[in-house]
Amino acid sequence: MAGDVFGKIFRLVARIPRGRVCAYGDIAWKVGTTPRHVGWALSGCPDGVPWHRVVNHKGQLSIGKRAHYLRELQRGLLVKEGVRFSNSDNISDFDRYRWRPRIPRRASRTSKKPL
DNA sequence: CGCTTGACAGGTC
DNA sequence: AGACCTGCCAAGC
Repeated sequence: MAGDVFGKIFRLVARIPRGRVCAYGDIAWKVGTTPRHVGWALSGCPDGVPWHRVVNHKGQLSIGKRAHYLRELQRGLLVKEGVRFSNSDNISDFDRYRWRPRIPRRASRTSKKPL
């Protein structure tokens, strides 16, 4: 639906493969909203949504400023999936683990907006 | 109906 | 390199 931004976000996040991560900005770009909305939507995401696979564009866990237990939870879940961390909140080789919706490959770079 | 709040991003200083 | 500022826009109150 038009206003079902949350649903879009959840569905897209659910597509992130196990052991991979995605940036808020990438999700936002694909869904057609802003990165803040992604984080905001994920703060109240239902069960089954791999919210822990979404990190900021620096490859760090942006959550946990107020509630650092969430940060540790996210880190634990990612480590369990095989993601390595150089620091307690910094993913090593972020570019390697990064996953993008609709695989860029060669051709699809002419379109600025997907769908 | 309007101000505040965010699990961000990108730029500037 | 790190602190700070601004844009973004749906939901909450």
